[in-house]
Amino acid sequence: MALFLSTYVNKVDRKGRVSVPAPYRLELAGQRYNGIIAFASFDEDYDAIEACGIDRMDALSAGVDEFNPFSDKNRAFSHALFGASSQLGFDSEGRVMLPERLRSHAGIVEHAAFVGQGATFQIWDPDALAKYQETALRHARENSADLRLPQSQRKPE
Amino acid sequence: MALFLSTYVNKVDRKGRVSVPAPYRLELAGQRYNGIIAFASFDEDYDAIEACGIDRMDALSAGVDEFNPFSDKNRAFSHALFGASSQLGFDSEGRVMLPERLRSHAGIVEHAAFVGQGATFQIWDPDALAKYQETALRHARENSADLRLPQSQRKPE
DNA sequence: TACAGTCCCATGGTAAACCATCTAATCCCA
DNA sequence: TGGGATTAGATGGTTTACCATGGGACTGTA
Repeated sequence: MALFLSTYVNKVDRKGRVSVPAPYRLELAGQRYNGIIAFASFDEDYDAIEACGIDRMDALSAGVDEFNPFSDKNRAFSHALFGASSQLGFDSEGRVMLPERLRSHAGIVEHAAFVGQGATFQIWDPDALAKYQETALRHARENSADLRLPQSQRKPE
Repeated sequence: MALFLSTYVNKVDRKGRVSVPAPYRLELAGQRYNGIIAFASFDEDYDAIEACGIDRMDALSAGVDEFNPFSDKNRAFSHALFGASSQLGFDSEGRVMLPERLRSHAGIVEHAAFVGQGATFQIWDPDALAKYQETALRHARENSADLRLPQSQRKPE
């Protein structure tokens, strides 16, 4: 299982392309689909893009299917997860093209921040990320039982 | 097993033909039947078309049989599933012809939305889909905690 | 012969492949 | 230890191939 760490900020070009950080690409190497899966975050506290490799989606699919395949219990979830996701393939330089829908959801214009989340990663507008990290830190200080440190920032922009 | 992701809206032409999205065709490539299996959704909350590759029908058939092959319950189920399904073959461009019966069931006229559901996908009238999606996201947020990766795939903690 | 289904070919838009810099980190040797 | 050489990664632009779509021709059937 891949492990995504650290934060990287890359440029989004006129066509909506961004380089996926090389360390992430390395983690994804060898999976059956050469690219990433992206979808709008479910979290109501912020608007970011969630992303992972296809191996994780395979695992999630198996998790849903493990129940009776005709139970409608997971229908809504399948719609929100599988139906709303996008397959973004790497070009030969390791870039993906972020669909307009996802970019506007996350408020991404010129730069995209890739934030490691362990088994997955997120893609943020750098400004929105900075703002969120402030509140996350404050929240962590107020409630240490629910501690959640911000990821280390190798390349603050 | 194939994995169907994302949503694609394609046009239905005068003859009732629709292109199956290329990524879906890729997932289906190599199965013993070159096309898809489609049937009206069982779900009472909406009218959509359910679809998958023949591999999945094979697996379901095996699953039904493994149970009690002569139970009334399975007989009814088999009728509803296998009897009511249609095999839709690809033409040389990767299109299928949606039977009138299924189109009218789903209210499909000009456009058809292909919605990935993991191991299967659905075909919707885009307007009906948009309406359903409003509630789907809310339900997904409420229930996302219920979803678990299968035991074998879970990240060691 | 009328109609529906299938096959085949043409087309235009778009996304993927390709190539050409540019930048920054690393290495090597003085 | 410093500076040029080297290299990997990021970025920009052009070309190409794919894919959705439309329509005509062919075929079997009622």
